[in-house]
Amino acid sequence: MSVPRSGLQTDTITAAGAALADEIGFTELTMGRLAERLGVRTPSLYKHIAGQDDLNRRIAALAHTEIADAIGTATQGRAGRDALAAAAHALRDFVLTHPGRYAATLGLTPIGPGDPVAIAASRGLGPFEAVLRGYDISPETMTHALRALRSLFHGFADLQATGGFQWSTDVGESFEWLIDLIDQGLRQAA
Amino acid sequence: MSVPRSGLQTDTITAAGAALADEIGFTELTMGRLAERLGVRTPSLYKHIAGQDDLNRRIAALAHTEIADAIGTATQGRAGRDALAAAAHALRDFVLTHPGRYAATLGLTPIGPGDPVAIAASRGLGPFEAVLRGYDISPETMTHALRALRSLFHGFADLQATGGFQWSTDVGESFEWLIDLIDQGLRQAA
DNA sequence: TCGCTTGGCTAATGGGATTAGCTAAAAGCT
DNA sequence: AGCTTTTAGCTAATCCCATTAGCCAAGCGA
Repeated sequence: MSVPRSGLQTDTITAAGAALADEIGFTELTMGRLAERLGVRTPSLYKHIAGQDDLNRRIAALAHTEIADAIGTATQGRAGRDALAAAAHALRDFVLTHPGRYAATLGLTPIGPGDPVAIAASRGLGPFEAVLRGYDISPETMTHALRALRSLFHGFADLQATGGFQWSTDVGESFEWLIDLIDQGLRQAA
Repeated sequence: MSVPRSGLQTDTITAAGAALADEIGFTELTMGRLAERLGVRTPSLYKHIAGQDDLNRRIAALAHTEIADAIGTATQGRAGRDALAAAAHALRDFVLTHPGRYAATLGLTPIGPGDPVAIAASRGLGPFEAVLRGYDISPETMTHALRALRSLFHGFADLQATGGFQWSTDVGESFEWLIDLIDQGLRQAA
């Protein structure tokens, strides 16, 4: 029986999985559907990835890297409130454009220090640190500020993604308001 | 064949499901395991709840109500930064004590206006509004402030749950710092 | 006591993840 | 080119889970 190779690669599969998750929702992403999308039978995927959990983690790591890149690019050459706003908008745009891969980053317990997810996530803090450098944050409070930024941004992104639309007032306006709130808070902290 | 009644009720099942989710993790909560916990066969659950999604929503609604109660109680008689800190701590304690039912509240798309989840969630905003009343927030910015608070709490809960332990600096300290940040931001906004 | 409703149960279906084992396609070597 | 080895597809089979159908006793009210 002739079975032509389709040239699958781990990265190809991860990318396709991320794209599919964006289309149909992360919870709907299934090994079977992904295989179908790739024109291949389900078990074939196991030659390249260890299983569903492995796939999810790879997508999450990919998303973390992409988010870091997006924020890094957006904040280039900016400082202070400008950089803060640019970072916030970049993250929000990413969540709106790629809801599936963003969802993959939520609720994952990092396994160990070598976990690609943990590594990608910590690398993702770099751009945040760059933003904070525009405020006079003392080194010992830098960690706190980093965590605060991460918490607020992700909290709002999540709000935007899941239930934001249930209120009438424009979410974008609230977003700007939140940016100001953080900006003022950071100024005080400096 | 004799089959004694076990006296199951929708509320009993919901409560047991929430408790089990706290123990083994929300994603591990399964109809089968819940049935086993209740000493009953899986299909029997369907006489009281419509299915897994229904169960999840009931647990989420329960969690929302409990969170609102906890924050309401904690902020009784407090105002300003005091109330803010009390609310934040109450939520954090809840997330730490009941990780499973908290996870149930995440990533749920409210179905319609009559959705119990949506109702419980919006009722949950009451205590937040009470906290904000301690700051001089103008009525038109109240919505923004509410969303900001929600984002903040959400984001921090996520931080606490997922990646908190991967950094060395004490998370509790960062928590206090974050509360100060918001407090100062809200003061400025007033 | 007699029936009717109800809440257990077993059996069956369908779908998803995953593993075992087969075979042909590539790739490498002489 | 021909031979060998590795690799990447495939089919078949297993297991677990959610859900539905249909049976039957428990308990309640007349």
